[in-house]
Amino acid sequence: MLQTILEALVETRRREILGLVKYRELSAGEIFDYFAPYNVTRPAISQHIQVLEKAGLVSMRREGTRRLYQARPEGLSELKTFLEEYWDEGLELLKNLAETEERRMVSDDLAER
Amino acid sequence: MLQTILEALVETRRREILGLVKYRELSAGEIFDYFAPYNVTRPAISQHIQVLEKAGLVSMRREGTRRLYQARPEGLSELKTFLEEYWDEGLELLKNLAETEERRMVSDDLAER
DNA sequence: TCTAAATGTAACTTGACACTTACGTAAGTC
DNA sequence: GACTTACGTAAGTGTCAAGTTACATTTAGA
Repeated sequence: MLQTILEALVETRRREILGLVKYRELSAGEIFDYFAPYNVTRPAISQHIQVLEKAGLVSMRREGTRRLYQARPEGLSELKTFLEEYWDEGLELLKNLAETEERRMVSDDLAER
Repeated sequence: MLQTILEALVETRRREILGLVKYRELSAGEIFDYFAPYNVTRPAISQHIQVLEKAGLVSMRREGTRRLYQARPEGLSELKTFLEEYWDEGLELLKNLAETEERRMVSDDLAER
């Protein structure tokens, strides 16, 4: 769901987590270690990870007592679709409008003579 | 700012507003008229529009007492950059991983003989 | 099987934000 | 200049989510 994806991404800390597990698998503990200096507790990080997982933005596999997480780019596909709908179509539209406007101004010029 | 953009987009109603002014300019009042059946007040809509404007997602021009709004696709460029960083690079990475994995499995097969 | 390690879950507190009502403001109209 | 139209802004309120502390769960090892 696009809504779920956006809710997951709107939190800076969750985007940071996503950045950490983008290129490599990391355990929950390793992710926490990264944020420990920032004065945040382990449960807070754990809860952030759950949000990312439920949004389909990270995958998880167990290895012994550890849980290894990694980014799941496909999870962003809905956001990508949404964005393209505005970016590609939107820019195209603006371009056409600008051209139409230009033609109109040129014909105004001609009409003046 | 990416943060501001995401905060603007995370609200369903704001995405709906963005959808309304994607292809055509609409006045604040016209936007409100669209949502009136949904039992929401005019100030609420007005505040949503301000959030969108501050995030650079809509542009505004005055025409008499009216204010006309329109979607501004370029406002999404930071989000687009963020997304591509995960989508394109991320998928590329996964593909490479999968191929590496495949080679490993093949060599395992060979080793079995 | 007792213990330790790694992690998730529950319950609660607090701060932010999306509403509401009430009011302010600027541009047209008589 | 008073009135109306079309808005934005201020102040207050309720809800929800992000954080905390405390507890539960699962796996590995002596």
